[in-house]
Amino acid sequence: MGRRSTAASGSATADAVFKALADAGRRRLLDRLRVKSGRTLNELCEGMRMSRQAVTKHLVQLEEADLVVSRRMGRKKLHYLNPVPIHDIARRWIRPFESGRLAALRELKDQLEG
Amino acid sequence: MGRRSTAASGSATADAVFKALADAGRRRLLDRLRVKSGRTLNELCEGMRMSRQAVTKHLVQLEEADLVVSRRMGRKKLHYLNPVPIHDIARRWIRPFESGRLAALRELKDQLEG
DNA sequence: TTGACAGGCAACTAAATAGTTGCCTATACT
DNA sequence: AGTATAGGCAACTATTTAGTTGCCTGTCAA
Repeated sequence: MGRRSTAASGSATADAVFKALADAGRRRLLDRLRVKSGRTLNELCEGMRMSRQAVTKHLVQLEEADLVVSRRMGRKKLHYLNPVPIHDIARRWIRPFESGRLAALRELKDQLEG
Repeated sequence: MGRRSTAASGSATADAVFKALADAGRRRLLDRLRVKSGRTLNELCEGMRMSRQAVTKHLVQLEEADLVVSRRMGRKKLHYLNPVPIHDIARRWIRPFESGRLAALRELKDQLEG
C-alpha cells in the first residue's frame, strides 16, 4: 500500500529525501560520494562504526530517496551520487524560506523583545 | 546522555532540523508560518487532520529544531518562524551538493550509460 | 576447481515516532 | 462567581527504524 513510485528515474518524495538526510551516518556517506563518486559497498563501510548490513540498509534508504544510484560491475556494486533530489528540495523547501529570511528575523526579533 | 544543547538560542543540530522537515505535516505548519507568523496553537490546528495534541507534539519537534520559536501571551501561545536553521543546513548540506551538481550529473550519466 | 572476496537475504530485538484519549490548569469574558 | 476558551500533561498503543547475527550466492583469481 502507498508504494512510493520506486524513485528509480523520477524525483523522490520530499519525505524520503529529508528522512534520508536526517541521519549523520547517511549524510557522511553522501559527503564521501560527493568527494569521489562510484564507490563500492565495502569502501563505503570503511570508518562507519556499524556492520556492513547496516550500511547496506542506509544505502537502500539513500537509493529510495534517489540520492544515490547504483550499478553492478561483476561482483562489485558501485554507488554514485545523484544531486537532483537535493536540488529539488532546495527549490521547494529551502529557498522560499531564505527569501523571507530577513523579514522573518525582524518580525521574530520584534515579537521576542516587544 | 547526549543532550542536544536544547537549541533555545543557538542553532539546532542538523539531525533535528532534517528530522523536523521529514514530515509533510510539519512542513505544512512551517509553510503556514512563513505566510503569516505569530499564530496560536488552535489556528495552526485548523486543517490538520489530527488531534490538537498531535499538532502540539509536531510543534515541539519544530521548536527543538529551533525552526519555530514560541511565546506565551495570556492564555495564548504564539508561534513564530525562525529561518536560521534552514539557512544553516542550506550552507552546509545543500549548497555544497549544488556546486558539484553538473559535474556529478555528467559523471553519473557516463557511468550509467557507459 | 577451490578458495577468497563482494555482496544479498531473513529473522530478530530495542528504541524511537506518531498518534490517540482523558483529564487538569490557567486565563478571559459576562 | 461561573463558564467558556487555550493550552498542558500523562498514559497508552501501533508502527517504523536502526541495528544485530547467521547464512547463502555469485564472481574472480591461482
